[in-house]
Amino acid sequence: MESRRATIKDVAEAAGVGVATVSRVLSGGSASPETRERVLAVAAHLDYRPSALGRNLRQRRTGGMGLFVPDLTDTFYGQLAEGVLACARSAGEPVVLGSTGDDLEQEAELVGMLLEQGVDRVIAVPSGGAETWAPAIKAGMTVVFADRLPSDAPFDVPSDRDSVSRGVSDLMLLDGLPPASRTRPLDVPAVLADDRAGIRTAVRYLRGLGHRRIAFLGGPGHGRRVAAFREAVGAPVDEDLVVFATGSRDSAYAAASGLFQSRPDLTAVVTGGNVLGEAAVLAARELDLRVPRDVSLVMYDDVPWAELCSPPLTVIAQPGRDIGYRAAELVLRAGSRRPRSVLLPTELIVRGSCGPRH
Amino acid sequence: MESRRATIKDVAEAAGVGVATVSRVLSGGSASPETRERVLAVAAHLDYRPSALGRNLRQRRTGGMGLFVPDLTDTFYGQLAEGVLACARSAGEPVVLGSTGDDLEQEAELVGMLLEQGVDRVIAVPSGGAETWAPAIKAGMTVVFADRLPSDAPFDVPSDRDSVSRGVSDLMLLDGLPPASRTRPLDVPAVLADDRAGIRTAVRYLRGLGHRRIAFLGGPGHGRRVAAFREAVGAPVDEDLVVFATGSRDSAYAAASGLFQSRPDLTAVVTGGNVLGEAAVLAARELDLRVPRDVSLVMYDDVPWAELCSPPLTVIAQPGRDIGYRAAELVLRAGSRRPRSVLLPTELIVRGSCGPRH
DNA sequence: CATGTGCATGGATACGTTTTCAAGCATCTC
DNA sequence: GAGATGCTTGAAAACGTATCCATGCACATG
Repeated sequence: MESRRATIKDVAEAAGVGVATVSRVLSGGSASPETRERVLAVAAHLDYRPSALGRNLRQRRTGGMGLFVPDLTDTFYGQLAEGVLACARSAGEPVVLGSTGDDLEQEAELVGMLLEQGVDRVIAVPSGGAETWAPAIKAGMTVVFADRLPSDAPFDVPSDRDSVSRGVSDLMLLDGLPPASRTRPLDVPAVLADDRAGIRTAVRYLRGLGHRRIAFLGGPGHGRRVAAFREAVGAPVDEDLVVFATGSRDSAYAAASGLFQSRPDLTAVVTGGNVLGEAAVLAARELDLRVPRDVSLVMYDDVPWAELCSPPLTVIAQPGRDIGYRAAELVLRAGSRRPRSVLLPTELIVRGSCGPRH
Repeated sequence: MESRRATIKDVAEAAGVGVATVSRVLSGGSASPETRERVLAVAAHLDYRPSALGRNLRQRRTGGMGLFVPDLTDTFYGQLAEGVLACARSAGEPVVLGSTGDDLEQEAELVGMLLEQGVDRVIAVPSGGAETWAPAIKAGMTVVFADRLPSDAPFDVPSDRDSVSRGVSDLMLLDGLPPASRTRPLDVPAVLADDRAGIRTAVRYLRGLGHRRIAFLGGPGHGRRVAAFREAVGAPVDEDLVVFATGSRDSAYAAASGLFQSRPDLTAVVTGGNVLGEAAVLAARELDLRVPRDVSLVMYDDVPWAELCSPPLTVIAQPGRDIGYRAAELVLRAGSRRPRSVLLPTELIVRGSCGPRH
């Protein structure tokens, strides 16, 4: 019962036509109605499925796309991945997944693997910079960045409240921006959340509550967010209040705990991602800091459990699923249309983790 | 600058040898030391990377493996996926990802896609039953189930406290079990957590706190867990206390809320997964039920945010990452060794969401 | 010296598909 | 009726690799 799958040749023979005809019929080419019907019937009868291997070899490219995220344990990237998968499924394309762990070498290795596999499209939450991605692009890959830009890109992608899309259908075209914003060394389209507006809104909100010593807790890839934070709080920035962790939960906790201990005078914290938000809540609890009485907290990313905390966390929501979906759309459309970057709106969701300064 | 990638032919020419020799050198076949060195040097110089397309076509199979999970937004499946990716990376194999949404049709469709892609190995958290997986297996795929068995499998996979591995390195071989447990219609290896022991421990714990009316909140794929629950509470089971939701968060919330409202006399709840745990916390809060004063809660899955809740959630931890890693190991080793199923230990982590009955 | 053994080597083939090309045929146009 | 035009069709050539097989060579054995 171990019969190998039927090939196009089998179908051709059984239908009494040439393989070329079968190929044409199946890929929508022209054929006489009767031939078409016969081929279709035979194919169905033999349960024939064209082999992607053969096709890919012939056209020198695998369909499908790569997807690189730093960590699937981070709910936000789970949302992003779901978005990518949704779009890919509707296009019938496979997605090969890679988890970079925010590590340059792993990322480079994964790029190599895609190249080897003939996958020439990738949507990536980049960890490395030009040194990782320039080779990939030179090798002919279509790259779309999601959620972040490479670490060595300038962080000055501007956001203008009026030009940011309000719905999923509108979008802001980075291409229309002043030249300064196009100095990115890599000319790669990106799908980003409007970090600048999100951070600015959060900082203003905290300011409005009377907070003056506001800290920022960042992680890998939060360059644009920390830049926005600096801009929002205005000079001079108290550099002790801007701390960074690596991607791990341990490091995040250490950074949060260290921050609280070294600067007990801070009254509010903005975290650049949900893992850092989690760490901040944990560290605050451990140090007997009450939220929001002793310290106010705004977390980047709206995740389901933000509402479960007590108090529920005030967050800057970014549309993770949409980011993924749009990125997949871009990477699929590349070639036909010159893809353009997209900036999606963020939203400050006020729950209970912020209070007036005491 | 748009030169296409070097092929084996280019390498052969540049090295002054035949393509067969190059192929042998690169795949570890025999060759004279000097030839080998020359070929290697030329290959490195040309930045040659063997095309997986050509190789796959030749050997009529794509390397790599498929990975099907119900929902990447569920942290547990994120952990599982990370485990699979870790193993796959160390083997240098690509992973193509599919999100089934606990939907049979999507799952079947994804299987079809893998088949088409020539991916003949898949590790799946199955949604469908034999009707989905029998065809895949007959088509020659190597399947390994993770976290669950197909819905129409008998739920009697036994667990014996003594035979369950205590560490990651030990494992229980289902093959050594009495025939009754091998009536599974599909002879497919699986990597599971010891749901029965986990649920039993939780129920006993709640019993010890004085709880008598304990409810179970289940979702898709929780068949083995609910069976274990029934067994643990013993006959007669109050059927109103066993409720199910579909995979969505809305459905989970509705089920939890409905449960609390229809049976205000219940004093404890065990949820079959973290999404349901989240829903239970939310619903309880909405109904002004205090945890653990009014209702005790044990959630399946230890996720980072379980500790963030107040009170922190008492959970049944299962090693998501290990499950994924082991499953990937099994699917990679299949063929060389007849793979056997694995049962990994669970652990009741007592935090603050359970209290004595009032 | 003749024969056998072992190894390194390269030519040729096959994997399953798409696409090009020319041929066959019917219909239309002048 | 001859030529042009359009459509359908199948043979054949790639795509890049792994592997079978035959060849040639060096060396050991008789």
